[in-house]
Amino acid sequence: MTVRTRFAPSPTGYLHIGGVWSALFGWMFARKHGGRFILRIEDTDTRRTVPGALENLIESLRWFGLDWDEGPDIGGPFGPYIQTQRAERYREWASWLIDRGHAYKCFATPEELEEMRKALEARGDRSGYDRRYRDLPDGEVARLEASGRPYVVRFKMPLDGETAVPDLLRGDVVFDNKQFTDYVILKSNGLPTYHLAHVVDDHFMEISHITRGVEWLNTAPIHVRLFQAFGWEMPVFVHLPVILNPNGKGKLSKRHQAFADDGEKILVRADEFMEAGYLPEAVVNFLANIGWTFGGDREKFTMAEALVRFELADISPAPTRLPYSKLDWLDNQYIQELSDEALVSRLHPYLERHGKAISKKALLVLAPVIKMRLKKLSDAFDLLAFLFEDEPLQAGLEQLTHKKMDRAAAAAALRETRAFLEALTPAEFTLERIAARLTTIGEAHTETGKAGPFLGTLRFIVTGQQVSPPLFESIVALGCQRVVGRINQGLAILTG
RNA sequence: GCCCCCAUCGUCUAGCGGCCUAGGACGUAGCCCUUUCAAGGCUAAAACAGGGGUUCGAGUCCCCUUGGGGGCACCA
Repeated sequence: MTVRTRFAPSPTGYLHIGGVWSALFGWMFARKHGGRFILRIEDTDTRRTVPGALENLIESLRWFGLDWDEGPDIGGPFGPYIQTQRAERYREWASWLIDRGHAYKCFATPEELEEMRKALEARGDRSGYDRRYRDLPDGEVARLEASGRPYVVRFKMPLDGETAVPDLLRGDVVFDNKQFTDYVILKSNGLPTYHLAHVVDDHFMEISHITRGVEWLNTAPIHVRLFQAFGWEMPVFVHLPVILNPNGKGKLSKRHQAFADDGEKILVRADEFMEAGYLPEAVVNFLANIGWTFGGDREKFTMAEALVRFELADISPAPTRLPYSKLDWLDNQYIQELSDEALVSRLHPYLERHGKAISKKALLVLAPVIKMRLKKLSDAFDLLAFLFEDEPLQAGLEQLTHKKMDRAAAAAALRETRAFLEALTPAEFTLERIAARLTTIGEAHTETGKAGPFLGTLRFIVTGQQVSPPLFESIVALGCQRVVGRINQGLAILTG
């Protein structure tokens, strides 16, 4: 059997990280088996369609490296891949069901439905529909239709018995048919509901495995019955667990902005992960560890390695949360593995996009010493703040002196440093030379003969930051002129 | 309210009847290294929700309870 999986989002807003997660598993399964991964847009609720959502979706999926073989942008043998463009097919198949007695036209008005709902609910029945149009005589149907009264098409669910939903992760999930009513499959505006649309599409697009959220498990009996009524072979159902909010309360949602213990925003939208400067391969690795394990106690792996071991059947059905702190750790691991050049080629455009232009040369000097300090690219905003602008030095004496190095000693060491730097030719302005000399100067001006206190002071003067990358690399990246300028400011405070 | 799903450290998880004095990872704490902060190394605390069965033997199988989640639209 050819494996064909699909990701079928609604273009109702930004892509959710949970969507990426479920798309990932479908994608991995298709790629593992040399199958096809299809992108289909389920836009049958036209009121909820948001302009630009499709573009956001495509951009996000691409960023994560989840490519598709058939889709709205590239077409394919079973297109179109946008449901509103397939409207005629759904109508035809709805008629087909009516002709064979599997479905019927329901002329209930909104007011009628409202009354029905109330009457039913008074009896503790929340199904909302009493099937009153199910067995209307043909003549009556024709009369109502001729009068121009709008109608929906409802699918006849069995009145009794059970319906079993074969779920790959849970086995047969059995439902009592009494709890169902006859659901709308074609709306009065002529567009299908999800139930009809996805069954028709998954059949004709020859989908072999349906991966979707558990929120569909309860309505899956309708889909099972629909497949049976059509006489079509059922794809394998894989209902993926929900991703919970970090506190474990409810589905992960962008409506309720949450914050982690460290005060960082909880990211929910796919594009927020891009913006935050995570590496896509790290995020994908992170997501693959949710509900699925590589095995052998390994958490970090390449996608190629994962595909060898991946099986949909191994996914855990238990609801889960995203361990965000683990993402930070993983992303840092990936960043550390990058070569200096590779880091620069990612960091430079990222910073530039955020209005922080620094030369690639300066970044390359810093690359080896900032790698282990970046959990994500955006951490560079704070870490490298001293490079972006020349703010006047804000410091008091207490920050520029040390119990082992008083004001006079600090000033003396600073003057010596300035003299040393100013005498250097550009060719001599090297990391090794600067490191050696500044250490010597530091050692000569403290009581204990250790360079530490002086280097601490120098760090603050040069970077204006309490926390910064290692001093010598920072000096080289900054350049002689800017460093001397800052030393002068430091001296002014010490002597003024 | 009814129906469905789920249940191992704080979190993500390994475990598919004996290999478990329950393993790994993140996080947390301590120590080492160290010019800040990291990274790195070492160590520590930390879990089978509860109760019944089945079995020679249960984290692993069954049932109940509890807890959490999901669903009950002319939304997907």
